[in-house]
Amino acid sequence: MAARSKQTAFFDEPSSTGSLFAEVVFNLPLDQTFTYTIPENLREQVQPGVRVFVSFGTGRQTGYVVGLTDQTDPDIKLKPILEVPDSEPLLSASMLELTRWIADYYQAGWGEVIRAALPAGLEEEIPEVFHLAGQGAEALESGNAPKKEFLILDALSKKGKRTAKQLRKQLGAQFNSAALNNLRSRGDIVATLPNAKSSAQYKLQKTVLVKQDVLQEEIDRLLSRAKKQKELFALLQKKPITLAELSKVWPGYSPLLSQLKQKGLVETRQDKQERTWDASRARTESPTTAPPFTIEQEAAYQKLGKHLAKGKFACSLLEGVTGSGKTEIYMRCIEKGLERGKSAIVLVPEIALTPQTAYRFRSRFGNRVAILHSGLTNIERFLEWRRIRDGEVSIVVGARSAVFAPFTQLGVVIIDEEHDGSYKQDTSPRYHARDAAIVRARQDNALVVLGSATPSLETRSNAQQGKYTHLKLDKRIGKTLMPVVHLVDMRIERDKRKNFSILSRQLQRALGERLERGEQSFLFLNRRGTANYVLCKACGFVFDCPNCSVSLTFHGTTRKLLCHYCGFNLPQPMDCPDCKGEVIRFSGFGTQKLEDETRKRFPDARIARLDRDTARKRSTFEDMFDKMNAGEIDILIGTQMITKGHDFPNVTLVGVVYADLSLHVPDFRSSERSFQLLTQVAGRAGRGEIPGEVFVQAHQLEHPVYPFVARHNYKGFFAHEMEMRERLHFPPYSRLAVVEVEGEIERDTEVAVQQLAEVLHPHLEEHIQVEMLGPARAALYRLQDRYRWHLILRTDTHQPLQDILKALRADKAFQKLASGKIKFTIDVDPLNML
DNA sequence: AGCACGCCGACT
DNA sequence: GTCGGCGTGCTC
Ligand SMILES: [Zn+2]
Ligand SMILES: [Zn+2]
Repeated sequence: MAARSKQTAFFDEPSSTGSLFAEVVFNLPLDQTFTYTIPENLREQVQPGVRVFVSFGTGRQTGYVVGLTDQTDPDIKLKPILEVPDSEPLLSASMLELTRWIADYYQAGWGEVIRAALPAGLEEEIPEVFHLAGQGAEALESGNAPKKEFLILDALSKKGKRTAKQLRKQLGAQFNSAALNNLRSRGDIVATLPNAKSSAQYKLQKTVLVKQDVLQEEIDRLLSRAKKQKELFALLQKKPITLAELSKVWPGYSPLLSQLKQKGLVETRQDKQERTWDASRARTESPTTAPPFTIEQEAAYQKLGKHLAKGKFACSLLEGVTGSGKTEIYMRCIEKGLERGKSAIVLVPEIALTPQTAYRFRSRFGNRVAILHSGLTNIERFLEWRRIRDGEVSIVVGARSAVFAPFTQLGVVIIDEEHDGSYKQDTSPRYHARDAAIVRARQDNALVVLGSATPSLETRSNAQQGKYTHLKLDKRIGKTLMPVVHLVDMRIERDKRKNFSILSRQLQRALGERLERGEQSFLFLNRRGTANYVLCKACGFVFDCPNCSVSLTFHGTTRKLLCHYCGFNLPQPMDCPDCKGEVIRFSGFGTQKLEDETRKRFPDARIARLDRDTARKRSTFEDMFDKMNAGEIDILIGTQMITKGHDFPNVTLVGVVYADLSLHVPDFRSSERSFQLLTQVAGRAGRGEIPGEVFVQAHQLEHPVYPFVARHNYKGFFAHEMEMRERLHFPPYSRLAVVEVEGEIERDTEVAVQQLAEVLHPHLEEHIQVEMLGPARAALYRLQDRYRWHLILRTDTHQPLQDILKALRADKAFQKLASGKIKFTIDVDPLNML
């Protein structure tokens, strides 16, 4: 290429004409790039970070350009890039680097990660559309065509146009691609590019144009006896008009227009129109100003401000109890970043992304904020994405995927409730948004603030080791005191006091007091339904889910037995399917039962319940919170949902109805989760001027987590739990990856797991730092009609883990194993180990 | 992940 | 004989 450069240097700088080949990745679990030639006319457009349409395998696919090169393996036949839909890259160099890191770290395909980093709604496949042509119709009529060809012809004649995929779906096993190709090469059917579809990126609009080549006499003649048509034609002559506009000025234009079209006087043209963001629909709030800082806040902010001023990467843990004013510190960091021309990403847990959260940021930053909530349509999502890329907003508030917000000048990343499990994606790519954010911030020289009242052990231990700056807020703002936590032993309640109710006497009394004083209460129970265990009194038959290894939960309001994992349900049973006994026992309790019982105890109280069953619709959700704020609810009963994203100043009592529930989960993190959950729930009490009271009802009060919760002693819990983890050699003292194996046939799945262990064996000998645990049956051995096994890999540091997993994925034996019916999934740094 | 190709049992 | 099952390997 050097020679050519010299020749052309006279006219132009040759390097700007671009490279010859592009490295392309697809949304596939492949550790591979594919090289395509770049046609001369696309050299300018093809840049790293653009999408390309190419033919790949049998069909056409969207790929992502991740690199350019002038050299390639001569043994591989290359195909050309067909189209470049983007005029500028969708991913910056920094975002390409980040997605690459995620792919390597979490063992996903680069293209899969890129897909996850882009807004949904950018189309992936561009399938050809087939229709009858040439001799096709005759071949169908004559009935001479081979059966498989006949079926395709028949389908096309009935449906008009179909893609290969649609035909496959319609004909099922009868579909044969060779037959399709035969018909195509014979010309009996032809393939065309599909009509451009309306997409997130574009909308289609039709414009009416007046034909210019028609003589005036001809026009007069054609319209002489059609007054209405003449009128419409005159309007159209003034200027081209879109059908959307036309329908506004002339409702019911349609028949007239088609007559004009028929007479050849006008034509319609279809345009791709880039979508625009409708500013009038945006909600803005009048900006409020910053409240003053407490001494503690000021000290923490000073340290963060110093990092910000340097403009270098830093990560800090902001450990602050509920109500200590973490949010205000976030806001001030964002403001400081904005002053320096930097943008900010605010990550919040999915469940905390409520209108109240949105309002807080909107009221402070007005229209410089984009809220990426789950209610957005693909189109809205894309428009917001583009506003971020184009610098029209400077702050993004969103859940996990907001870590990919395409800012070019990132200054601050806030991760609120850093310990929340929803930051880990539970499908591929299984990235952790907190960890991805830290990597991104390092690349972009940004500041990370990890906020939590109960940091994850990993984060807190990193802070302790000096990897993060450790900032603390120990006091609640104002006069508010920490709530008083009472531990209630439910065994004493039951055995000594003969109280078999869900509610202990203490809690009942406290609820009564609140009702008298007109204060509000929360009752927290992390389980839905009425009874979670339904059985036959005569023979002991238990109603289990046929697809999962869990029992079915009875839901009284719908009178159904429901599986909370797969949705399987039965009508309320009248007798035992085994012995026909007619006495069915409903044992265990959930929020529905709690609601019933609370209503019985407090018939005059205004009681509401908030869980997945009642909050199906967003409106009921918001309604509930409005009522709560208006003081129209006395007791709110609910699951996790009531603990996040909302402040209720008048709540002075919190009852944790069954605290042991989360401790029973068979996972090494269950203590940590319980501590976090209980602390968070307790934190809901007494945020205003009235001190709060918390009753924690438990059956296993000897569990060490309880005293720590009662005394708000995070530090003590941390020390205690770290000791346990060190003894067991679990994170943060080690790194884990779990290979999950699942299949429909029990025996086959078990065989596959053993084969996996065998395939791993030589790798384990090579990577001696890696230890294998198991394989063992997963805690939820059956889930959604599949048998599940776990094989855990453990190391001291991450790198050897990444190396062995990469080697495993590259191993032909593993690929062969994984191509079968049994599914293998790799989860690095797993959070949910059930 | 799809998707095509190819090699074996059980139907007309 | 053919139809259709699934195991195997590839995609620039
Ligand atoms: Zn029975
Ligand atoms: Zn189930």
